[in-house]
Amino acid sequence: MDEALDKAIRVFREQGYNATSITDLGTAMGLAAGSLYKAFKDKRAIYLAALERYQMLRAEQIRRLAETPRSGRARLCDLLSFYVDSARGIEGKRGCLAIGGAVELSILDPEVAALVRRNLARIESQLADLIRQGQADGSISRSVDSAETARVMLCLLQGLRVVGRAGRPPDDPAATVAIAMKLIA
Amino acid sequence: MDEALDKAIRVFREQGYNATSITDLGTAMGLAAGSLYKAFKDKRAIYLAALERYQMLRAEQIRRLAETPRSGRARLCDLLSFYVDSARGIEGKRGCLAIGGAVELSILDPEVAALVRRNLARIESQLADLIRQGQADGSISRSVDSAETARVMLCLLQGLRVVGRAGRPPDDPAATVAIAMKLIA
DNA sequence: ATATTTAGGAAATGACTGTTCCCTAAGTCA
DNA sequence: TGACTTAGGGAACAGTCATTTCCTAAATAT
Repeated sequence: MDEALDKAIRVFREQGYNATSITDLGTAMGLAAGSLYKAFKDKRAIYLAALERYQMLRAEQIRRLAETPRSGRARLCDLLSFYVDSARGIEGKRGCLAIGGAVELSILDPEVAALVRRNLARIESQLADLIRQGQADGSISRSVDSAETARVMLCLLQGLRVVGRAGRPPDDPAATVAIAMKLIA
Repeated sequence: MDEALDKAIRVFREQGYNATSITDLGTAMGLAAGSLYKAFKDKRAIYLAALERYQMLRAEQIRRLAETPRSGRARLCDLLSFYVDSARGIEGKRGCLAIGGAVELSILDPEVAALVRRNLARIESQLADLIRQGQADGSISRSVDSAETARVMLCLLQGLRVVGRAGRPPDDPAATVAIAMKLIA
C-alpha cells in the first residue's frame, strides 16, 4: 500500500492532479483501473492519501534534522540546506506535492487547502521553535522576532521549491544558505 | 482583445490551466466556444497569450517601482511591499499565473517553461540592479553579493505568492518587509 | 443595391475522462 | 473437499472535453 502510494506521489508531483489520469496512476502503481477503485473511493481520495503521506514523510525528515544535538543556529542551517537540496537537480524538477496542491487545487478543494495550510503552519512553527532554541543556547540573537522571522523563512523555503520546479534553482547552495541565514542575524 | 485576455488571465489564475474548460473561458470572456477558435489556434494558445500579457503587465508595475527617484534600498523596500501586498487578501488567493504555469505546466510544456524561466530571470536581474544601485548611492553595503542575494530574494518573493495562494499570507506587512530587508544588511 | 468578406454562435464530433460492473482466480475457513 | 470471501483485471458507460463545421447576420466594398 505504501509503495503504491509512493508511485502515486511521484506521478502527482510530476504532472499535477488534473493532468494525471486514472490510467497514468494505474500504470505507475502497477494496477488496473478497476483495482484502484477497490482500494480508493475515487481519484481525489488517491490524491488526498498521497498528499498526506508525502507531507508525513517530509515532516519526518525535517523532524530528524531538528533532533540533532547541535545548536539551534546550526540546525536551522541544516534545514535550509535540506530545502536548497530539494530544490536542485531532478528532485527540484519533480517539485513539491504540497505546493502543487496549494497552487492547483487549494481554491477548488477545501480539504486539500486545509491539508496544505496545516502543513505550512507546522513547518512555520518548527522554524520558530528552532529560532527560539537557538536563542536559548546562545547561537541566535535575542533580538530576532521568532514568529515573524519564521514566517519569512517559510516563504523563502517554499519559494526555493518553486524556482527549482521552474528549472532555475540556486547554483551555489552554500552561498544561498549563508545569505538566508542573515534573516536571523 | 486585451480586455478579453484580462478575463482569461483571471480564470486561469484562479483555476489553473487544466481545470479551466473552453466553456469557462468563453463565459468569462463573453464569447462562444466557436468564436474563441477564430481568435486563437487552441486553448494552449489562449493560455500562452494570457501568460505573456500577465507577465508583461506585472513587469511594467515592477519597472515603475524601480524608476522612482528614491534610494536603491528604498526602492527594494517598495518592491518587497508590492509583493507582500500581492500575496495578501483576495489578490493573494487568486495567485500568480506565472507560478501556476511553473508548477502545473513547466514539466509538460517546454514553451511555458521557457516563458516562466525568462520571467524569473528578469525579476532576479531587476533585484540585482536595485541592489547595485543601492550600493552606488550608499544606501546598501558594498559587502552584499548582489547576484547571490537577488537569487535568494527571488525565492522569497515567489514564496510569498505561494503562501498567499494557500491562504496563509504574512499578517504584518511592515514586519515582513523589515525582516526581509535583513538580506541586504 | 448587390456581392463579399467578416465576426460570432449553435450544434455536431470524436477522443478521453472518471467510474462502475462483471468476471476470474486465488486464498480462507468450516 | 466445498462454500465463501477477496484481490484484481478488462470491458462497458455516461459525461465532458477540445475542436471543427456550418450557419446567420452585420459590415464592407463594388
